[in-house]
Amino acid sequence: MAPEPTYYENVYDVVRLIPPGRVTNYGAIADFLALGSARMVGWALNQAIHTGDVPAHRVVNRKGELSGRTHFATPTRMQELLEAEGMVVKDDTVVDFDRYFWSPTALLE
DNA sequence: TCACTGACAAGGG
DNA sequence: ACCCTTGCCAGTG
Repeated sequence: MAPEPTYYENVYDVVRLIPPGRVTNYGAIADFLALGSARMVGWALNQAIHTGDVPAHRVVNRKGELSGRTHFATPTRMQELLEAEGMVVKDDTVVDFDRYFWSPTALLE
């Protein structure tokens, strides 16, 4: 493994801090890291699945849609994981996303 | 080294 | 309110 932490390892660290039953979006993580952009986060999470040690299902896009579900083992896996944490997913979108939204900036408070 | 890609976000029409 | 365009920047080939 590379001794030097890469950009996406920082993303992993933030994603692991997302409380169960909560979700966040790509922009919030990018803004918290103040590095790269929302696209980098999504791309980093794609690698995170490969490690299998990051709750990537708690990260959705700004619309609350499960945009990354196709990258999971099965397209429905992401929805199942979110529902298992008490959230409701309708039409590949988190219902009341606004209510379940959590921002990493909360760590600063 | 250059060009293209990508689990997005925000603004404008 | 919806659709399209632009900006974003690390990685990979």
